[in-house]
Amino acid sequence: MYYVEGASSYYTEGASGYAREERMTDEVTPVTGTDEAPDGAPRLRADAARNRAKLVTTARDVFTTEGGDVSLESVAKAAGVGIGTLYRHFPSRLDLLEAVYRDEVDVLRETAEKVVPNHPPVEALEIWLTAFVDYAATKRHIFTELVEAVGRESELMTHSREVIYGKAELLVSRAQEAGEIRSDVTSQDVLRLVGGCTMMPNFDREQTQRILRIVMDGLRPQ
Amino acid sequence: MYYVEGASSYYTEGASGYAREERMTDEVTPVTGTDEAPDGAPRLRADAARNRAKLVTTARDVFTTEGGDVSLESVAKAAGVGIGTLYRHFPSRLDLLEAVYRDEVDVLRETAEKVVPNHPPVEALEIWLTAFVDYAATKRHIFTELVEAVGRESELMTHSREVIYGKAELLVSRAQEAGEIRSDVTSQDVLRLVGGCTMMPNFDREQTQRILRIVMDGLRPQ
Amino acid sequence: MYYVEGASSYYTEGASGYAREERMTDEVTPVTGTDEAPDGAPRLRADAARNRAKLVTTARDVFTTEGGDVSLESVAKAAGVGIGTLYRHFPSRLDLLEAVYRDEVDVLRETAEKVVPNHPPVEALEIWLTAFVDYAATKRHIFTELVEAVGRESELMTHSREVIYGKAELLVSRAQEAGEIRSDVTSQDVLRLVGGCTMMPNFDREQTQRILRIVMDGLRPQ
Amino acid sequence: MYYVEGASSYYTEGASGYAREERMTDEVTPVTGTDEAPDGAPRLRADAARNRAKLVTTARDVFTTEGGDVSLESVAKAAGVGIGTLYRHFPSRLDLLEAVYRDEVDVLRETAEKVVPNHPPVEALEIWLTAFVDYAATKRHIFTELVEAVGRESELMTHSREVIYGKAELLVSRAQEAGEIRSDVTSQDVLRLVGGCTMMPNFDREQTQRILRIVMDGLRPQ
DNA sequence: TATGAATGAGTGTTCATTCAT
DNA sequence: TATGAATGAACACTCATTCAT
Repeated sequence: MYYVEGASSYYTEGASGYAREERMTDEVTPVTGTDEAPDGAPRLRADAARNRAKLVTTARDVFTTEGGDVSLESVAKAAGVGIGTLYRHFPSRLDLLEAVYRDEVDVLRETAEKVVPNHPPVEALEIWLTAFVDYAATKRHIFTELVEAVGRESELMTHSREVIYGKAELLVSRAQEAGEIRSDVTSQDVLRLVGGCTMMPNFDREQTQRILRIVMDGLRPQ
Repeated sequence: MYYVEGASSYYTEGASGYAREERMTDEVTPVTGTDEAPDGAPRLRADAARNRAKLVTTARDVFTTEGGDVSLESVAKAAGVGIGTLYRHFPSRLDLLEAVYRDEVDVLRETAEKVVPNHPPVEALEIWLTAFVDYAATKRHIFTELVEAVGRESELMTHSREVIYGKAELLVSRAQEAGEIRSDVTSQDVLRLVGGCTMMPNFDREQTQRILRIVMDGLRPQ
Repeated sequence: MYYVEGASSYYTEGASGYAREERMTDEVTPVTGTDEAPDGAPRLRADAARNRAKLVTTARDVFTTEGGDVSLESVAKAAGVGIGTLYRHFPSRLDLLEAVYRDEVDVLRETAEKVVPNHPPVEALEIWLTAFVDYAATKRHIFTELVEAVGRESELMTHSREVIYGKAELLVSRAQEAGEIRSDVTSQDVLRLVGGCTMMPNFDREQTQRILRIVMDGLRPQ
Repeated sequence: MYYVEGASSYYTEGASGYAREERMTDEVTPVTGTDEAPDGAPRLRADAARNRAKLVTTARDVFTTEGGDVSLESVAKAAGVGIGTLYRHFPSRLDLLEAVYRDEVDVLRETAEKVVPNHPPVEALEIWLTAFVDYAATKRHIFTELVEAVGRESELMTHSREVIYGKAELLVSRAQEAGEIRSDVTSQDVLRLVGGCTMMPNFDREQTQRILRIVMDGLRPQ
């Protein structure tokens, strides 16, 4: 993972990865002794929760490496479970895509929440954009299918836009208020610009770094 | 289509579109009276050539609007021919994808050849990048499938890279030599940056314009 | 429930329903203090017995309303138990179907035993046929699957035929001996005639009544 | 096939069977040289038409003998074609069921049209009812699925009811007007009565004959 | 040559059944 | 013992590709 000089090595791929697993498992296995998760859904058994988490991360990996049109059978096999298990957790292909996507968005939200209080504006933005590049890469393969299925105005999409645009706006305007990036640019422009890089197949980390540098330079007040 | 101040309205969408059709038909119906095309392939009958051309342009349109996973049956129907005719011209799905892609690359090559002698470096680059945005948008849906099938080192990919990188390098280095854009940037960085924008679903022309502006600003010597 | 003029309102739907539940519970919870039921099978705990009974009646209801192709998962859920519990009592789908069917047959047997000593021949027949209509309606959805699985000559089918044909024969021949219905008719003809009506989807009680009337008229000596 | 004394042996199973094949083929291959069937649908190629017809009759047979829950793969195999061919002609399971059902209804309509001008009322009714028994037997397995899918008020169901009820009404009222069957009976009662017989599994021809006799006797003025 | 019918491997999904908790 | 998670065979359906017309 790319990170700027001065950025804490805290934000490494490994760390993010770990955080993600962590979060997912937490989500489904509260530490309390109640029989219900906080949102009222029945609590999953430990092994079921593990399977669910494994499926989401495996699906993300497979979608990212093999493309969005892999068979669910492959995903199940890669996760080491039967196809029936996949379907128990995700009753349709769409449900799996949605879970993967929602997970990615959550990671972005958390990254923003960690980075804002701990870094100066431009640095924070750059770190977050680096994360955005990574997670947008995952999204590339599943987004179209997802949008076509659930619709642009679904709760999923509305929520995700809200989170991502919200965090981007927060980070960009913070940098703009500090006078460190030009003001004739919207946070969405920045997202598009950066996100776009990841959409081209086969980008390598070094190139991304160089590109992000160009973008940050282009963003500075002229 | 986007064009910079002072740029000739020559480079309009309509003009590009026309050029594409024109070129394609030419390609398959040489003006000579022989029974063979210059490369030794048997010459196509006029209607067959028309069918072939129709199929390629239809496929491009369908892939662009419906996504890369449409059935060939749909493509054939949209082109007004039977599936058998499609297969006569393109013995496999891949052959059609390849033809569409090759066509797109050709258009880019021609645009570069027209723009270099007629415009100052940065302007020429900006025009060509605008064209690149348009044509990359088409490519988005078929590229992954294509690469996965033919491999990154196939003749198709090698040739296309050669053409596109070549033209990009030509245009970028020309601008760099004129001292008008920074020198710590490669032409491929530029391509990735610009191309990426079009990969995000739902980009509108105005946003693209704004983004291209940021890119051009980012490219100027700091 | 349909009943002829003069027939005691004794034989109401409610009464039958009650009898069914009653009998089932009895079957699995003998009054003795031994650890075994009379047939040597281990005695069920009270709650297990209740589960078993609940499953059979629920299954009957679900099969009747939703059709014979509902999933056992649905049946279990409708009965308020887990699928594992269902399988503990009925090790295969077939076992459940069989239990439901056997239960229905038992009800018919009991009805015959009540009606014979208490009504004149034709009246008794008509009452029993009315009951037969009701219970055959339940059977409609599961019979085919059952027959295909256990075979026409299985103990289940032999036993059921014996019971139903036996009771029908008893009632019909009693009426024939009384000279009140024609003698060139077998009890099985009567069953088929009456049972068939209920097999057609969407029969209403009034139409059934009219049809039963026709049948009874057709049965009288010409 | 059952037929009463005096009824022409014309109406044998073989004859009906033959008529059915005949009709279906006619339907899709008009004798004229036009490219369209009378209803505007494109004409089927001879072999395709043969396949289609084969599929419908095979499906009928398989549904009747094996039940309505056979796999379409089995049907295709029984018809000697690939599953793809089945789906070309019947894009969904439902379409096949519908075709089979529609075909059966057509046969009933034709039988009525043949029998009315050629037989005295009661005889005509009895012949038609015999046919009705045969064809209702086929329907038994597919009707529920069909109704649940297309709805009771679909064109298919409305049309079929219209045809069958219409013909039954015609035949029954003709017999009632001739004073040969009782007037307190509706044609639908008769249908239900007769149709019901076929709904019970495993009816044999002789029993049907005996039952039809009872019905006819029951129908006579008392 | 153009057409579109036929093919069958592959995919999403369901559900009876088994088994770990 | 009761539960429900896991399993995988089976089915409806799609689509790239072949081939008869």
